[in-house]
Amino acid sequence: MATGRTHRPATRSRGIPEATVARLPLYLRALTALSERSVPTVSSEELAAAAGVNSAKLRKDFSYLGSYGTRGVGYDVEYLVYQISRELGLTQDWPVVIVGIGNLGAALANYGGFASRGFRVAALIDADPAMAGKPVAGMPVQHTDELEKIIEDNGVSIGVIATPAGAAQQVSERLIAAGVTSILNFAPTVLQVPDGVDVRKVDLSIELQILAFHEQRKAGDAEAAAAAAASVLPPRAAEGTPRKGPDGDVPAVMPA
Amino acid sequence: MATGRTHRPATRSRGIPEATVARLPLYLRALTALSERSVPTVSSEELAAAAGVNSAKLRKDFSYLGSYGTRGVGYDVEYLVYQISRELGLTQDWPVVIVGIGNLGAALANYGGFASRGFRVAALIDADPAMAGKPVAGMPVQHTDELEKIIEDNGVSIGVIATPAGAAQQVSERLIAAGVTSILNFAPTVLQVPDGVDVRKVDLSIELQILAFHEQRKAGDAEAAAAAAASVLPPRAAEGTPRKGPDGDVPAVMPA
DNA sequence: CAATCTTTGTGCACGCGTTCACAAAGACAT
DNA sequence: ATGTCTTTGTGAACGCGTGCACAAAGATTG
Repeated sequence: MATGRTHRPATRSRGIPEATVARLPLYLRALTALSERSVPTVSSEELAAAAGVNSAKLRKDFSYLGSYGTRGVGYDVEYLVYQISRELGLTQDWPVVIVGIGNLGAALANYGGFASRGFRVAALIDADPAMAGKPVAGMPVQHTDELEKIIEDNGVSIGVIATPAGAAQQVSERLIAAGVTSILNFAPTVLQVPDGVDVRKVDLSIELQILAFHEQRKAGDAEAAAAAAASVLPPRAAEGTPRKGPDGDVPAVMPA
Repeated sequence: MATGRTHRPATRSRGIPEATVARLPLYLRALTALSERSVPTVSSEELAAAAGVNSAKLRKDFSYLGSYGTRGVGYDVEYLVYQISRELGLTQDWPVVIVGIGNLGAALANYGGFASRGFRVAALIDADPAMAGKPVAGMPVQHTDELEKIIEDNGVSIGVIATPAGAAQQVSERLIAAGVTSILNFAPTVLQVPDGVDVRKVDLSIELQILAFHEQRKAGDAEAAAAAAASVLPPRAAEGTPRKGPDGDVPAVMPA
């Protein structure tokens, strides 16, 4: 047993570990696909395979939601779809604004995955006056000046930032001041926000860099050993000249 | 966030925990900003604040790379930029192909963050014959028929999938067969890939759903208690009518 | 009704990641 | 040199997440 339950966990929430919450949308997608094929029930084993996770993990995840399965049978697909949707808050309508209608912002506005799950794009906002009124995804772009009014009028609590990095912090502050409490940030910057505001970030370049790391490891396995030996021993910083790399230099490093 | 799929007893090879690797690009970005302002050295405290992490975590992360700091002073910015770049494999050139030039694919092609860090877009590929030859981001789109040739000729090992969900699995198989060993997947599907291939996924709708969950929790705190009581006791599955959600149905899950 | 079979729900152990707290290392002043 | 001050690097404790393995629950069959 152990686990000094003496004090409430910092996250006072009644349950559902963060890792589980992050997987619920995955299960939901797999279940939706089954639902469309009119599959009535599914076992943890099958569903886990479809979602790309371990079946024990899936069962444990579901156990946090309640006992929705039937032993010897599995889970009722429709019922589970509803339960997960409800748990995620997808049974209600979430108006969303997208700020920064560049290439990415336009792609997001056209993204079907938003509208299809309870998310409704309430407005597209851009700082460029030339964009104002221009239709994107069948919706006129509005100027940043309108930001506060749009958010208040529509009761928007979720904002998507797709601006250049330099504008992101300021945009987030305006969003928050106007009432937004959750932000999905695509700009390559660390947003500074007050407590109570949730921020999730999606950084395309970071994902690629992580892939590059593993790719490099795969590629140079024998040579990596040599390179590692060379890098672990001699290099001393803050001594003479730091010595930039001997190989191709790495100059400009600017995100979009 | 994106998660690699393969669960090897992995990350074993003497080094650098996965969680640390995922943060290195973050540090690199903060350091690059400092470098541009010609800041010579930085303490773990300052850098941690800029990267949005705990300073102890940052120091431990760096300790996996080696002892690159100077006690009483901090870290040499330029030197650290180089060390992290090298560790991530960014000192070499990584040709990348983007498959699926819809709204999202086009946005990615125009994304500055790729080209600026050792990643070079070698080709844009789309299945639509009407797209062939059409310039996107100053580069002609090529037809899927050319996929294998492009990958082999350019020595591409990293592929980006921005196709509709239905096409993603097949595209990944062709990419892998042609020699790609790392995939960044934007399509809302679980890719089935052989061992040795790394997959990271970026799913816009999943991130929003996670935000909605927390948003719901914030919004209904008092009512959540009532709702929880109602959901923990009575609901029995596999009994009456499962009751789909009261909201609109959730149909196809198609990106761009 | 009893026996058997299937699949859930979970106790338990383990490993990774995070955080604290501090000794050691070096810079800097006197 | 010696002492003081700053900041790193890390040992150790802790908590979360994962996966195994199995008992309990229910379906199903004879």
